[in-house]
Amino acid sequence: MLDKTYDPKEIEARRYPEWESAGAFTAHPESTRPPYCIVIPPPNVTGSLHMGHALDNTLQDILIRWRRMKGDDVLWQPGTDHAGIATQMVVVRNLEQEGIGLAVEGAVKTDANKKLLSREEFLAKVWEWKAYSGGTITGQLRRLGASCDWSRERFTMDEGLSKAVLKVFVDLHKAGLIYKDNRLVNWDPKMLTAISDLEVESREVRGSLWYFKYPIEGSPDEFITVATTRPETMLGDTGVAVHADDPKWKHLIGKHAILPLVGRRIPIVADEYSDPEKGSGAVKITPAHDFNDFEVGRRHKLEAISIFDKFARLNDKVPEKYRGLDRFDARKKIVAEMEELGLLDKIEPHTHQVPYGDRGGVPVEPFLTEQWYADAKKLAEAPIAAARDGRVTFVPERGRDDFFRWMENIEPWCISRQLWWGHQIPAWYGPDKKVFVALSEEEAKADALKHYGKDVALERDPDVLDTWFSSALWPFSTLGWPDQTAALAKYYPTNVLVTGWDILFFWVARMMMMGMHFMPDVPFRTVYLHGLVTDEKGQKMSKSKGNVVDPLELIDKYGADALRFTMTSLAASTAGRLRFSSARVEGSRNFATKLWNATRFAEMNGAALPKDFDPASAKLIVNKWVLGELARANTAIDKALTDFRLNEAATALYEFIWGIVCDWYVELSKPVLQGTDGPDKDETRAVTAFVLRETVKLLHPVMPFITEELWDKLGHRADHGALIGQPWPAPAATDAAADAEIGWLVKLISDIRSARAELNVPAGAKLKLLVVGGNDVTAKRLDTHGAAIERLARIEGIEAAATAPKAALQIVVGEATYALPVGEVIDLKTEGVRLQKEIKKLADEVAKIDAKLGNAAFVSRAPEEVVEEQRERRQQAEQTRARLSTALERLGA
RNA sequence: GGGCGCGUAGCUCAGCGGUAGAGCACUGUCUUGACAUGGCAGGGGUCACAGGUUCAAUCCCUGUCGCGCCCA
Repeated sequence: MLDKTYDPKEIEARRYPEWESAGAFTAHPESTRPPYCIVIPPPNVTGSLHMGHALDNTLQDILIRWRRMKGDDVLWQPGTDHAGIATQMVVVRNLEQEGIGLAVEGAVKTDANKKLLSREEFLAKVWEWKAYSGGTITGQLRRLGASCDWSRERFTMDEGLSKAVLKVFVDLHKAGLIYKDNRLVNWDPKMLTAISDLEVESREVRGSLWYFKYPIEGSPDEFITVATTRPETMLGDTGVAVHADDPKWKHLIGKHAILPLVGRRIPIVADEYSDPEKGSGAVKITPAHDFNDFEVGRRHKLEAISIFDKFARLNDKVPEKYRGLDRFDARKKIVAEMEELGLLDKIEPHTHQVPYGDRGGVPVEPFLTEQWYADAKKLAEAPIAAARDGRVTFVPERGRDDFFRWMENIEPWCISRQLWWGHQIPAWYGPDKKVFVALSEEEAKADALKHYGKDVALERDPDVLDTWFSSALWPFSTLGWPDQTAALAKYYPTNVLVTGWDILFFWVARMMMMGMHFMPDVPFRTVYLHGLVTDEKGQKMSKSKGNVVDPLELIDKYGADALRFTMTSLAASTAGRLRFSSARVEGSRNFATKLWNATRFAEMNGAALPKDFDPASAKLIVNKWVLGELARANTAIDKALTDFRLNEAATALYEFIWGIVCDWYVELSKPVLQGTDGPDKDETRAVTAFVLRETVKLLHPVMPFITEELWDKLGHRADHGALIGQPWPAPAATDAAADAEIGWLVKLISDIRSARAELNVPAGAKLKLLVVGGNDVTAKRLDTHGAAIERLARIEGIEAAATAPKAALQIVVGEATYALPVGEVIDLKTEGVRLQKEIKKLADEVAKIDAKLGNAAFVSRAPEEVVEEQRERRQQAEQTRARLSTALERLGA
């Protein structure tokens, strides 16, 4: 006998290891079954599960479990990402606590950093940290129920994937698609590395606009006024730009200004970049520290003078007194000195966008350095074509437009990072800085020997690759590439990639680039994008806001199935954010309990499935009906999952299990199950068992734990093995006659209940049901379902009658009027009011339909079946209205 | 500034040409042998606003106003 309530904790802890050790998640590349593959978006190896993971992985697991039951050979490829910058940051922070720093160039020992680690020492610490915390997130994914093939787990820095990274780098370099270039990059002065455009987030900052006067050469009293948000960069100015048509300044074009504080002679040039309406109309040009200025400088051949070091402190290209100053200290000093010189015209408050590094959290500095780049424009061509011709599709479709917008305007991808944790770039430099890119130092040496004609010392490039470089290879590197493995042959292209909108560009786009360059096809057929989980107010969850909900706490409290069901219901929103509230998880937990108790009911009533039971042989109407409802739910769930409308699958399951099975089928079957033994009882027990068996199958992808448990408790495990490996049900036929009959029954019972409640008939009072004007069909139905009606509507005795007695509730269903004599129990005036209300409602409906049917255009232009439907509805409403009027008259008689 | 999305019941959201829905919250009532993590019944909505297309618009189109996201 099942316990009274469902206890997820104990069951989940037991079921997962059972599946895993039985090999239920294992892919079988050698099998002939069709492949179905999803690669997991690899979480950071040292991270822990957050709500985004819970959503993303629930959706993937649903698809995986569904396809597994459908008979596919599924592979859910798991693994973790080394997450270069993020992991390095965490370890650095941990070391700082111990007073340990990194021996990077320019680092000094201080009280806080008594010890400085070499690169090798630091990497050893990171691997140590990985060993310590690396199992956390995979353990948490298991708690969620994720049925990944853990025997194939990979890590972006394991041996095989590192080999793939090297090969990709070397091949792309050979093809000219990876190259070194000296151009402006986004420099993070805190992390001390270059970052890509995507890692920069612009934040709105309330700052100032400073107006500086630059003296004109040879004209001591004349000035040109420039407006800037970054006074400190003036030390690197090499020009001033004005618009060619600007009446205020155009007479100065071709002349020179003398840069204050520095004394440099800088040209005044005409450039479209200057907007006469903005600021003063004249712009100072600092080509080495601003992306726009860099372009202007290039157009006018202005020198680019880099004035910062990597910490964003002023370097020796500026007058001595400023050297070593931090950029923000320099700003204050420069503004003060300009004011002293009388060259500060004014200061205006100004709100503008400032680029921040998404990891370091400080403003990034456009910085002129040599970095490695991938030719993203070239690599984007094949992915764009694939998205255009439908080899890859997006759900929802507008993801495709976003994809195009990004891919068609893509800039070179800066792939080198000045970090220690990551894939070190396979490039070696000779004494003359000649670069040798090779798979190994030996090969590089061989190349060098060929080039120089003698052995020379080579020095390896110290930089590592952008984390997203290795994750871009994920769909094929995890399957064994560059080796031609059976798994690679079978599972590539993968079927669907499930991820959030936020990494469409970071990851999805780059997987497309690499996948299409190194493999013959797209990495995945479908990109399924979902929104971001936020708190109830729609705010992003963050530690600093203190609004983070921990999925593990929810699993502890409500169970993994409840969390999964909630996530599935949430997954519909076409909007970018999914507001999460714990109340919904509670509701999902209640849903689990409901199913648990329905099963408990079945158990208590001897529901059992005979070995050779054929549901098509069912004779009782109520059984035929529920089997039809089951088929309907089955169809709806399949359709929803096929269309990636997972929330609709959740809704269909909820409505079927709660609304159909629990609310009606269980109640309607009680008279039979609790009545005398015989074929009807046997059939109902069998159908109950059958429906529950199929239900746990249909629910399994969404709520795997409780369904596996119930499958076992229902006794199917002994004969068929675990639920996870069962074949997915195929929907049977529905029965229109049974639908109509149970529809009538449900309406009759509901109407009686409503009338009783509205008239405050005591819940315990049992009334007689008198049927007036019922036809043969109704008589037969009343006979069939009499027991159920008596039970559910609290009736005692059903009889035909010529007329209704005066003191009675009256309702109309179909052609018959039903009277429930109440004697003096109720106030007949109230009943009169109730009837009048009903009549008015129907009369309004009739009037509405009449207006439609009276419209000649409607009758002639609307489809025939729509018109017919309206006529039928009018007739029904009018008939019921007339009968209720009769009932009302009788009441007053 | 450009692009996209969203404004539906008190709250969170489904629905997206032909009878306005769910969960939670709320009201009344019931411990009837599955379940009070529950049953039964009920209240609550000019589907943001203004035009247009259509026999018919919450749904399609245009504009306005709010909110959010992405890219400059």
